[in-house]
Amino acid sequence: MRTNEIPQPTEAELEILTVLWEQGPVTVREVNDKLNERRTDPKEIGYTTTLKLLQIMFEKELVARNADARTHIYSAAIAQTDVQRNMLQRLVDTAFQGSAMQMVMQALGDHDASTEELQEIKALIEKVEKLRS
Amino acid sequence: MRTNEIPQPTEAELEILTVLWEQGPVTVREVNDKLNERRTDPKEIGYTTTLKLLQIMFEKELVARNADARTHIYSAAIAQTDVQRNMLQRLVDTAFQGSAMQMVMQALGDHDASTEELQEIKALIEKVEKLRS
DNA sequence: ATTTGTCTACGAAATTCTTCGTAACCACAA
DNA sequence: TTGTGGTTACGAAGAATTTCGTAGACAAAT
Repeated sequence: MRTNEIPQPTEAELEILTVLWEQGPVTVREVNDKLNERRTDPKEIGYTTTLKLLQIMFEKELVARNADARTHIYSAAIAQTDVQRNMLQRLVDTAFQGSAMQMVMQALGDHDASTEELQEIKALIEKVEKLRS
Repeated sequence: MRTNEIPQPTEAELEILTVLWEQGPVTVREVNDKLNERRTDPKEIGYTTTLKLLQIMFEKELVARNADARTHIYSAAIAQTDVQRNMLQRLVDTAFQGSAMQMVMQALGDHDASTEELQEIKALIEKVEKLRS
């Protein structure tokens, strides 16, 4: 498993990773544009800011890049689910005293789930139960 | 609802809040001791570090304190569930693109739930479903 | 009265994360 | 050749967070 070998992405890094997961391999320019598109804050993120972050993330091996052409192409080097797993674990540990189920209950209580989603969850639970008996 | 009126506790602040939630009203010394007990890191947190953090948190109204005696007594000023709700929301927004259910699915998949917990969740789901029909 | 230990307050250093300015480079068009 | 525009690299400023040293206060013991 060893999900803890993934360096914990910072806030800004996570935003960039999200763009990469959505868009696939892209240029710095494209990342920067997407970042500014989605942002509610009127203040724009400068191009070199995004560039610098990508360079740092490359160092940390959070992203990979193709530097054949003059304009480099970046892509995520870690899977979205791995990061999600990590962050979830972290939240459970820090805020829920290790009780993932308490967190699940809270999430189910706070957020509206569609009927289909509830079905899906029920199906998952039943699958686990069947596996057990 | 207005959970967003709660200032987002930082990492260190959250650790302190956790102690306060567990222990109830305590002195700085007690908070500092608990903090160092649970910590895996051999490096100890200095007493004045904890003190300073509590003072900052008092400013932000994350904690309350009784300063009648020379030795102040601190307690949490925000409910654990409120902070949990906030952090969960934040995680869902940043790491799960707003899909709380995707997060629930991931949590159920990654973590072992006891049979009783699964029952509880199923019961909750069925309650919601019933409410709907 | 003096010492000793513990407490609060607070400034500031240290650390981590984010942002940007500047230089150097290259391709392409005028 | 000489811009013009877009690119990377990189140092360093800025901001947020964490850590600690030091000073001053107080109480209890000697």
